[in-house]
Amino acid sequence: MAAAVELLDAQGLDGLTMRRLADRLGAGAMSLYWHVGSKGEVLDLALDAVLAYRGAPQTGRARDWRAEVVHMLEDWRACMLRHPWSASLLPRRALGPNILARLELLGETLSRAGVAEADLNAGIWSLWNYVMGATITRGSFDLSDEDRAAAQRRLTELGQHYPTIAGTRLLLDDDWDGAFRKGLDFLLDGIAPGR
Amino acid sequence: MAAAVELLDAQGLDGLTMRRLADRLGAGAMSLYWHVGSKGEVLDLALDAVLAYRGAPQTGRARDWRAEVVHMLEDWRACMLRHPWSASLLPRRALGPNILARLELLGETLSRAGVAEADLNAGIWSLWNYVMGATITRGSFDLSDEDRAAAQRRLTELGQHYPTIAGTRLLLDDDWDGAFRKGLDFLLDGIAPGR
DNA sequence: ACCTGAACACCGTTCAAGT
DNA sequence: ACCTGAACACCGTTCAAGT
Repeated sequence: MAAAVELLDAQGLDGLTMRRLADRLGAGAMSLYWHVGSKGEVLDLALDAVLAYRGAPQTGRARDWRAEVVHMLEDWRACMLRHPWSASLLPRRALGPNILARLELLGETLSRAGVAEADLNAGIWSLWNYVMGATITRGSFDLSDEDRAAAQRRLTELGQHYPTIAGTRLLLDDDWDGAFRKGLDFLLDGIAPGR
Repeated sequence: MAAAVELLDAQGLDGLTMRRLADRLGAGAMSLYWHVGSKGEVLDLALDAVLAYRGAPQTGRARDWRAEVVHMLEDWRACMLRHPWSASLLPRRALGPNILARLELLGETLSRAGVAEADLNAGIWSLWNYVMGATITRGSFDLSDEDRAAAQRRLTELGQHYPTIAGTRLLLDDDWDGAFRKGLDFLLDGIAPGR
């Protein structure tokens, strides 16, 4: 079930209609509504199915907490970018077991790293927020070369109104992976200073 | 125009249909398509209209850079929470002048604070990502008391699978404003350490 | 118990036709 | 130049009816 759903979603979020999904499953027109209450439920199932985490690769030596967190969050982001519809879906849907497992791992690792009990929830949520924001933004900002050209045009024409971001070429920066890692390091530095 | 749009949106994102908007404007059925190319354009206009920034209040003494950034970002978040549809819209739409002005202020202030040129874009984007993620999450997680009750039930039943986040009561934490500020401080600590 | 097709109440958008 | 209404090609969901 969830497998077929995922296949369909691979061609876009708005591309998933109940009729089309039924077709894809070979089943008749509206038989889906026997197994599932609404379209939202289908989305919840598909979302959690995509976010299973196999864990960090086991090396001989013990991994430090930071590598553990970075690995899991980069994998989280990669999972969502592999299924672009998932990023815009995650913040507004039910939290399935795979998502909760990731949050648990995050909390457990931060706790082990010595983050104070009182800072734990704030730490978890700030990482969640960062990953969600980064992934949603990434998923929707690299649409076409046309957009890139438009941004370029805009930047030059905007030079006097927005000198700083024109100077840093903010809208042209396309090292998304590097920027994600860099910002993640900023945040981790703040959450567990000096570790 | 944008004013009337905003009024309509106050009753939900899916509540804005072209037909309903036309009605609200007194205008006839489909006259909108003369002034605007598509529904997407309406959304772009409404979004930027909502995000005008009046700037930090002028006090006698100079504000430090950190207060400036925090004020602008808290205001940004507040603007989006005041118009709940905007949070889910911002990451995927065109950047209007008001949005660019906020990014410019962000870059200018961070630069003034001594953030290295090479870190500037990463700093701006990481703050953007954090604010977007936090606001989208906030806007979609406080739906009803029923949800809260469900989360509670879930938590207790989940205690053994997810001990850490069950222990910190992650899903019950409702000090959204405090958590936002705390995570923002983490991030700013990392971006401009020791300042 | 499980599936089906027609039907309902909507959408965004187009387009010939009006003033 | 600006507006209009009917029409097109869709949606999610319901529901009586089938096996």
